[in-house]
Amino acid sequence: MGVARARPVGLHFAPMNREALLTSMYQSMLASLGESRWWPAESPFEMAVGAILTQNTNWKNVERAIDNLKTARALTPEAMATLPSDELAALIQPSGYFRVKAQRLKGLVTFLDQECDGDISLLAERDLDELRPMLLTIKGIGPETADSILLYALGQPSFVVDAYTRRILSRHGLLPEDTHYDEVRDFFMDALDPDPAMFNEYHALLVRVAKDFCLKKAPQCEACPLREYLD
DNA sequence: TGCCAGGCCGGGT
DNA sequence: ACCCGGCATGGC
Repeated sequence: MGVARARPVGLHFAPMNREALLTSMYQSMLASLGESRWWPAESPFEMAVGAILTQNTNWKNVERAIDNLKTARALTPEAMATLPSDELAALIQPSGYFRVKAQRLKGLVTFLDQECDGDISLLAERDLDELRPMLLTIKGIGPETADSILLYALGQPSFVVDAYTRRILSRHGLLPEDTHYDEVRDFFMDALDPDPAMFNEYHALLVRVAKDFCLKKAPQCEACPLREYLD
């Protein structure tokens, strides 16, 4: 399958299975970068809102939008359900795509109202394999947003894949650049224990590595925690 | 000054 | 199945 198309990793790591390799990469990143304080939010609902607002958008802009929502006391399912769409859009304006994102937030709170009486934390009781398809039926919630909500808001062991993850894996010859979302997700989830805290930290570390080492004008590969894992 | 950022949808081929 | 335009702001 897609995973089988992965080129073998460099000779140095040829004897390692995927679990050993991914675990080793994780330990290397953690050892040199330390734990991340990733995606701080005051509530699971705020996390879910942030997951939608950050779609293709700089987190800095999202923080402004979240601040606006807090100031307007609109960062609750009830308030957000009541607020007219254009007023909601005005509050989240700094996050970009504000009209579509206002609709997406409306879709989220409608879903929460139907499924758990507006209490998103109740969803954590349900099974991941049941929950994920449900979230994906919400218009504006695709695979990455769904996994972000599952992992960060609900503490479910759903590995989050983003552009950085895909870039790093392909750069290191582990998967082709154009690998589909679910295949990349399976690449991690088939190999690693379903540990939400570890999935959380793993994703955070990959993003930090991408930003701090790979995406520099002059990429700092010599200092990169993953330098040993290059082909 | 353009190009990009922790995507997703809808329509066309 | 793949490709593309649209959605929009603030930072560098």
